[in-house]
Amino acid sequence: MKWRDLLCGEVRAEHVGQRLTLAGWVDSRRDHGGLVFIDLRDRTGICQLVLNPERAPEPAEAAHRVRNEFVLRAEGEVVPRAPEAVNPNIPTGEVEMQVDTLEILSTSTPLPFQLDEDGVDETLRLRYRWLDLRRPKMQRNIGLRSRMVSTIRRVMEEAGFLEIETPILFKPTPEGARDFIVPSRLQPGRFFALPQSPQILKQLLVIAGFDRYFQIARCFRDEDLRADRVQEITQLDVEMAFPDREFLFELMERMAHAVWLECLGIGLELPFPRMTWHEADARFGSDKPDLRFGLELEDATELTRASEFGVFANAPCVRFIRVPQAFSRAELERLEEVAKEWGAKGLAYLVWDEEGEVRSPIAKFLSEEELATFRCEPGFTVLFAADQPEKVSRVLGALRVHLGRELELVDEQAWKFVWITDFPMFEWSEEDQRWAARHHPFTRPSPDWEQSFDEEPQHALANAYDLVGNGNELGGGSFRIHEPEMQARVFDLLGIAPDEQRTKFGFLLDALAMGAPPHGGIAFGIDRMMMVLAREPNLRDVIAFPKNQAGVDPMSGAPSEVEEEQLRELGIQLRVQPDQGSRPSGR
RNA sequence: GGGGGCGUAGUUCAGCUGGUUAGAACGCCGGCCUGUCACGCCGGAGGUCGCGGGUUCGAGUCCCGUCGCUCCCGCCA
Repeated sequence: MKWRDLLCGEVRAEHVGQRLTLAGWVDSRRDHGGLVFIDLRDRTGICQLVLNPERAPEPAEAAHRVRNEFVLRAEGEVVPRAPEAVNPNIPTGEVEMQVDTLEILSTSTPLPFQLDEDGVDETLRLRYRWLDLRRPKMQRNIGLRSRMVSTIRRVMEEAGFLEIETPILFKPTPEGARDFIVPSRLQPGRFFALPQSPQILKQLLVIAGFDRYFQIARCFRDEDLRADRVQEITQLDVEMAFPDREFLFELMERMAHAVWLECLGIGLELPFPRMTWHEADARFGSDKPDLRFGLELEDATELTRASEFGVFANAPCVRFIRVPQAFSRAELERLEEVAKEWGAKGLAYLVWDEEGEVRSPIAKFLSEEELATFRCEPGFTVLFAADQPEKVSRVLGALRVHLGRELELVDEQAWKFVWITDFPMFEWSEEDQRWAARHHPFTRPSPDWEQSFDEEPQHALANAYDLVGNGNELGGGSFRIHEPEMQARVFDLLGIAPDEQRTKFGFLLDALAMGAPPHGGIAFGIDRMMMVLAREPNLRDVIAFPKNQAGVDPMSGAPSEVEEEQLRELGIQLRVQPDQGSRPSGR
């Protein structure tokens, strides 16, 4: 028996006159007592079934019992609709099926939420994810994701890259995010970690002679979640021997181009522009600038060095943005809250009102020269940040993004990609009182810094790069260190003692000492890229079975408690009893 | 670890300064309906107002605590 001849959304005028079988879910039923209309749905769309008691009494009778989300198989004749009955809103709207045989393959209880409703509580959606995924938006997102991944594979394979799997059970890494830990039964008291990325393994593969490697890799980080951050991500992982930055950039641009073309039918403009990290920081206060709108930062540090306004004069860095809106007091107070959230002590401002007059508590401290510099057309506000340079960037960068959204300055139709290059190699960790690798400790200094990077770590630049799309970091990579001596110098600078270098990274250092070619690569967050491509503000809407913000899966209840016997086998004693009853059981 | 927001019917929400029996829409159940496509019309069921405590003659509403979800900061090489 054939379940179906055609998918519901594919029925067209060309099928008129044919006897076909369709199968799918009941999207809706309109019961007129005599005639019954059923919208039958599958992942391709909807087709209207007509059940006429004069044509087929039994199926028409059965149709009265049909409810939403029943699974049906219907056999009948595709017929044209009368002109006045055509539905122009759906692709199948010119035709319908006159049903002769109707089979109810499966029934459904009433649903916990309606599939056509927006704004349903996310916990409910996740708990009944199989229903949520039936919604057209989710069908589209998951379908797009499949096309994205297959397109990526095609481009990488055409470029001569080999897809190689690396272990999910690997070694805990001391640097970076918290690891997910997996106990080993065969080696009691020892633990695997789930990989945060296959970073070291992909370097070893290239050292092993697989000079062009890629993988669609699962990566895990046991950190707190956000709308754009989950613990379990999928990334396109790329590494190559004898790396050429132009080749790598061009390849990744070709990949992005192919993905956008395949998924959205949109041809991205190539090549993507490039910007150094310093330029991005100066103009946008961010290392992932959103280029879909202006509102660029301006510098007033020199100008205000001798300002009468003490906050400006004493600050090591003063920068500002000109916002095309004359804000009210209340609005400015809200903006100050935003600024404080990002670490500002306050928010100095100058409002140029509609008459061109200045309105500001600080105006009386400012010189003619200062006021002339900050002067805007009527209806603008100048917002200042005065502090350490890093903090000024943070605050103004965040305000810029906030205002871009709030004032609807963002061109929502645009796709703005940009490469960010020449990242600082290290950053000072106040918490640990030591230098930390900004990218990762295997990152190569840029050519000018290969000799001197550890003499001036605060200024050293890395041969590292990110690809940013619409203000989101989509991918990042670097050229790696292939000389054991240089790798040891970096470890030294990061405060990793020689014996620790051996125990943690001995195998890498050994490999670097046995014919390691120059190599480098990049990694792309598939989930992030999907989020940008599908214009979803939430990562969970591009993942089939995501966990919630607490790292819990409301559907299965994972993570769950385990039998004591299981723990005993692993040689683990539970010291903290999980609280009883306060956790959702998932059912 | 910290801050903001939310929690009322199956769902999405309304419920003012505390005051009779907590409402609407959709969904669900029953009835009618042969051209609907958000079908229509008539009728009905459905509530521990997250949970606990307090104030009060009286709490969905005020106070304290707590739990859950969400957004953000920290964290995320």
